[in-house]
Formats: sequence, structure tokens, C-alpha cells
Amino acid sequence: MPLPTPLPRNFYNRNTHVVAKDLLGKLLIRKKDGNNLIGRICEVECYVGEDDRASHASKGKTKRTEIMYGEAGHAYVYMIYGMYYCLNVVTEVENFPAAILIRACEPVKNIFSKTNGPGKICREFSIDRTYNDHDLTTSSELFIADDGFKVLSNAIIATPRIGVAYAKEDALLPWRYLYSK
DNA sequence: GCCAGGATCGTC
DNA sequence: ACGATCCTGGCA
Repeated sequence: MPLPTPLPRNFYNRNTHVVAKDLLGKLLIRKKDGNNLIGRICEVECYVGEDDRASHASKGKTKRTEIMYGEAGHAYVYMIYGMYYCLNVVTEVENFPAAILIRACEPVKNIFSKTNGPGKICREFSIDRTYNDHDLTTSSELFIADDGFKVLSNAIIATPRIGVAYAKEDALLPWRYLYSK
């Protein structure tokens, strides 16, 4: 049966927290070597604006962060700790730097264990730097889609973000969202 | 140029 | 609790 269609630009071009909660339960789809790798997004984190000290954009617009200032619906992929990649989706209006880090997926197809952690997702789905700035709104090798799965708003939990102690008080913001089954 | 540090993960 | 490993930003 056919794959669901990619989420459109106007899904991403909204308030980052609204998009983040709406992303829970959506499918991450990666076409690779004729196979479809599919996971259901179950954990995300928001990075919003230059004032967010946890965000790469807190340094302002640079060669690295310009993707976050760009058109919503593109991927922001960066390398961390010299050995892992992290996948984000860009949100909000152009020139406002914001993105959502995809932190965990449940296996749906051709993925055989829960990918809990942004580095593991990129490893399992073969997502590397070549997907930085990739447009997620077309039916390509990498996109996100809605298959009708519903996550009830009262099943969504908000907690502080992981691994951002350097952001001081911003590390306490409840900008990580997950849902309990 | 050089250096400190990191939106992580597996192992000790 | 710690090391792997390399990209980034800041400073000289």
C-alpha cells in the first residue's frame, strides 16, 4: 500500500511548541536502497529563538545555524561529539531561528528496536550531513507523514530538555515532549 | 592557527 | 563515571 504523503510546509510554519506536540505520532520515513525505513516519532525537543541559551542559534546567524533561520520544513542535521548526527526540523516564519530535535521513534517498518536517542535515530535511518537543509515536504528519500495515528493531548508529557545544563536557567524549561502509550 | 566544549552513547 | 572523536565558535 502507498506511503502517506509528506506533511506540507504550513504544518511546520507555526509556533514550534504546537508543531512539536503535533509531530508526536507522525511517521519518519526514509527510503534507502529500495526499502522504506519507518518509525513513529515519540519524543521531541524545541529550540526556539536566539534568546534560548540551549539553542545553537543563541550564537546568532552563522554558517552552521543559518538553516534554522531558513524556510520551515527543512531538516537541520549536525554532528555532535564527533561521532553522532542529530536530526531536527526547522519551524516558524523565515528569519526566526527555531527547530525541533527528533529524539526517539517506535519501530514501524524495517526498524527493529526502539530508537531512543537522537544519535541512534540518525544511525538507524542512515541520516548524515548530506541531509542538512533537505526539504522534508516532498516525497523524497526522507520525509515525515501522517498516517492517521492520533496522540491524545492529555497523553503528552512535557519535561526539561536533555543534555543542556550549559544553558543555565533555560535548561529548566519544559520544552521536551513525549507521549505515553 | 589554536583551543575548549558539545542538543550522545556504549562501556566500565 | 568516562572516553571516543571532530565540528564549531571565539579569541589571538
